[in-house]
Amino acid sequence: MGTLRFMSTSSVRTASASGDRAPQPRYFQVKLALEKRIAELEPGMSLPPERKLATELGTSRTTLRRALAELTAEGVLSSTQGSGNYVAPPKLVHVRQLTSFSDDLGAAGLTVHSEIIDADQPSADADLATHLDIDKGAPVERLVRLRIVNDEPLALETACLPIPLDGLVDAVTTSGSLYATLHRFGIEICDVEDSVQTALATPDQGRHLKVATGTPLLLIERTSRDADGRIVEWTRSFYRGDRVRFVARGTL
Amino acid sequence: MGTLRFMSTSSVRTASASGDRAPQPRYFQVKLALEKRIAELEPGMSLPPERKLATELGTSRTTLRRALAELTAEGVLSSTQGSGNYVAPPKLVHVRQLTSFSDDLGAAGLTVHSEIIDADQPSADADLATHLDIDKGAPVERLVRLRIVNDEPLALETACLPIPLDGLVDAVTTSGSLYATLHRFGIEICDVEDSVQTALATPDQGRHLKVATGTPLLLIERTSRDADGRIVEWTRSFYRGDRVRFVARGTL
DNA sequence: CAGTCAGATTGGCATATACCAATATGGTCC
DNA sequence: GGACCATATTGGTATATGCCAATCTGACTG
Repeated sequence: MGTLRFMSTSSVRTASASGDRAPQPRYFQVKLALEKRIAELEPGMSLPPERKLATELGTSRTTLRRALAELTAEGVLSSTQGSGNYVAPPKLVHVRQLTSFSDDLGAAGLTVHSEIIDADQPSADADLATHLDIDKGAPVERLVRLRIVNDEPLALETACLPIPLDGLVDAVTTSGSLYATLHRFGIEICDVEDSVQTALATPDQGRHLKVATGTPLLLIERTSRDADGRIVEWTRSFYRGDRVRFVARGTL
Repeated sequence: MGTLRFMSTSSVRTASASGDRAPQPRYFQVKLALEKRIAELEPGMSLPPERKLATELGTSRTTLRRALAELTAEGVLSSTQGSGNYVAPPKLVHVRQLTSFSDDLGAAGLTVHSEIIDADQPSADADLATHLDIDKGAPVERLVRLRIVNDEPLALETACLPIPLDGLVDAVTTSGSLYATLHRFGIEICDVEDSVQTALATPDQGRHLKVATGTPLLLIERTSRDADGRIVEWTRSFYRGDRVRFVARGTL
């Protein structure tokens, strides 16, 4: 496979078209390379030994191990001392019960606002298509917002809607609430399914959330449906695990 | 303050009274030392620079930084490049809605069972006393169980009950379910409050859950009350973040 | 064939070192 | 006093190296 060519880590700043593209740390590029490699393996299969992998990828074992550590922390790999690193099986799912959501948080006198990071209307790739239950390539509305509480970034939220809604961004900007805006567009949510899991911050996420790359995050995915069971929204929210704790109350 | 004396990392095995006590890695001892030190500081206060701290604690900067990284990942510290490491403010709390729990999981043909790690009746320390809303020093029932699915350890669960219940352990051992057992003891749960947050595996937790020290975990704390509002149970469950994903469904 | 043991293999821990990047500091100039 | 800049300080990334500990392998032994 040959050694990788890494992007320069030096002071060269490649000013790219959209946004502040900083060069990613080497261990992260190694991680991406590993992910690509793992994608072509079956669960249970082993990776080459670390010392060999390191030279193969043109990096030190220390750096390689940092990448491996994150993949292990994410549940992509599992490693056994004396044996090797193996591709991990997919996650288990523990089904819980009812949960009702509210978009707000500003109960106790907290300053809450959102910053719109990105807003576009891309065509759905395979992954997004299945989550929204639409055809691949169909246009979708995407809205990336940074949730801020007390001037502290708390969550990075990407909402995807199956139907392009012109003027959505402006409406959300003024009202602040996506759900209130959807309501005024005549879209009514009546069914919700969401999941909670841990994730580790990518360099980009880390920059926005102001946490170090690799910090554990709480990833909350939400799928909302209308009365007819059609998916009207799919949202992935990455909450800072070091700043957030979710509490649920209920009566049996 | 002087340098610390570390436990030997060599092959000396100190066979202690209860259980398999392995010597803890050095970076973890450093972490504990830091925690003790941080406990005497106020949020916002800074730690000495890393290079100085390292020599002060008698370790290398690399090892120190691994300890610092975990504390930062846990939200205990926050660090700023070029400035320093600071004691972080306490976590925010996001209040959600209703959640109904079930103790079971064995829906889809999964092998589910528990292994009792520890069971005793200690007297409550300050922390435990406040969580159970009882007097400090009062006797409590404590039950530590390892939850296993498909021969894979999934969660480490510590349940605490405000009233010592003799024979509880045997009853739970046979029935497998804590809630079913409580029911037969005449204890009825009708109100639940729980929280979800991330945590990092300690060496002990890692050993039981078979994950590396520092792996992100989902920490779910649950407080159960009876009809009169009395707390009947306080449980901390550490789920393997790399193996579990919680899903909740609900209708608005 | 089964059991055992020595050695090789492989991941885990810790250190020393070097340099980069963001921040803080203090002096100079206007 | 305020703006600016060079420099020191401090955290962030990456490498090379050594040794420990768990595991695996294969030869040897009964």
